[in-house]
Amino acid sequence: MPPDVTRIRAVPPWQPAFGEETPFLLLSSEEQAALRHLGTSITFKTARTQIYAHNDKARFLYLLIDGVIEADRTLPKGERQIVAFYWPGDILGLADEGVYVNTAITLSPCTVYRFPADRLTKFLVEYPLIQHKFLVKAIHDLRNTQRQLLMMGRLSVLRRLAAFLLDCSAHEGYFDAKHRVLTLPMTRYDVADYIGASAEGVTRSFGRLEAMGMLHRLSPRLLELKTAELKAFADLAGR
Amino acid sequence: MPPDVTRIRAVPPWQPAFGEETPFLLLSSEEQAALRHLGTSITFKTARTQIYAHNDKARFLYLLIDGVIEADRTLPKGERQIVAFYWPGDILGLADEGVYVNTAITLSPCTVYRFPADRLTKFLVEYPLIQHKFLVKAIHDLRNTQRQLLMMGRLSVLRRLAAFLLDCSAHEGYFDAKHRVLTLPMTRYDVADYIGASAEGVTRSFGRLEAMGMLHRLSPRLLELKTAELKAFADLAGR
DNA sequence: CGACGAGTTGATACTAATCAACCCTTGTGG
DNA sequence: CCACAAGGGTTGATTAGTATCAACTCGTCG
Repeated sequence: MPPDVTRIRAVPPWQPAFGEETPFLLLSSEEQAALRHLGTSITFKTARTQIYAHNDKARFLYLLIDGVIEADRTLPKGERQIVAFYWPGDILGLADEGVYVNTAITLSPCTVYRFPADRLTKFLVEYPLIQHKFLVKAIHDLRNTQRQLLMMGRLSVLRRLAAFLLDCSAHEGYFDAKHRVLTLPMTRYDVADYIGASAEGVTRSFGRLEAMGMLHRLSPRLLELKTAELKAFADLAGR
Repeated sequence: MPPDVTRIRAVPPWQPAFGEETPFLLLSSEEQAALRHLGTSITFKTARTQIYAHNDKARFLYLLIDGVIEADRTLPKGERQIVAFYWPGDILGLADEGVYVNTAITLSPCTVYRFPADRLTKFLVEYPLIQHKFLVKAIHDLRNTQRQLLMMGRLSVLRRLAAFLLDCSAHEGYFDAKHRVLTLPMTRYDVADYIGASAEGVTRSFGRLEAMGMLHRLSPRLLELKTAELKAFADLAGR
């Protein structure tokens, strides 16, 4: 994992697969310099640290360099929905009229780069190529959130979990492709609040997937995945 | 409704409510001229016309000027999920590596402006202020899709429907604020596929909301809303 | 060693999908 | 002009998927 501002996790909407293989937008050294000048690096040493809260004044936009972060919204009646997990290369700090719409909490030690929101518009207009990467990233996230919506609306808990595990396995550093072993950085409760289920339901679904031979639980957070079978089962179609 | 490229429906993420009241980004006359030069106006005369399909080559990005459009994805097993309804001022044509990820279909006669995707990146980089409006729009849509996700994950069908009706009532031209009458441009099936329910479930929920005195059905598509009560019931919290 | 949070398992209840039948409106062709 | 078809909409009976509640285990850390 590069310990600096070098890449943004996104695949572009236009231009059909331009030879590149990584799902990352790479920043030129000039762009990196400009961003380093605008922002500063921050480290959160422990898991379960709050980075910002729903309704806080949105002072910063964050680029996650290393670690995993969760963003959730909680209803008055207490139910929590995790609307996104952020992995290295992701951007977080979604706001509405100067106020964060979610609460963000680390799930592991994290290092981030943060940029002052009040200087962001001017900066992006001055660096149209960087702004374009931010636009591509926003579109990427929009696409993924729509996909998540599709899963929530039309898939059973079992299939949602299968699809979720596959999503996690896309992040190198958490999935050992050689041995097919996924290290989950989040709890059952987190998974449940993300896929719209109860923690008990998630446990039961793990059990059923294991019984179906699609994975093997080495420990609650260590899973050996049969990716091909899971893919066929989750069946998120077309792509 | 202005019959031209004058505004984009979005509220910005940063700058705390800068005096403006409309939920639209207004385009300067230079910006309008540039966009008119890049794109062309198209009219779809009938409802249920397909604009593009999932997996088609993404040749265009669309700005909806007038009418309502639905974007959906369908799983191999046949279940359809509508991931967005588009209203005047919205942008559609979400793609992934040059391929549309959804299928878009008109729900009424529509006029759109369409821009060639292959010239878009160059254009946006040349007009950073327009690009910034596109970025703000993408962030706006991301926020709304996350909100939809929250509803799907944590609300009952009844509350999802209440929240949906309130969303619809935000679009002047479809909601007569004076008499509190909403004109739904979509069928029960469309509503169901959007809020993640069955058509029968939607009908029943309409019945229950009416029994609770939160609305009155003048006809299946004409609803007199008690907005305050609906808001209190749906209870999307915080803000 | 004890405590606490994460994880698991079982019993029960409930939300909402499914299946089936039917009504109502609209548009079309004989 | 009327009959009929077709699609949207509604209603009822049944069933399936999951949440909820409760109890209990496991593992880790002070």
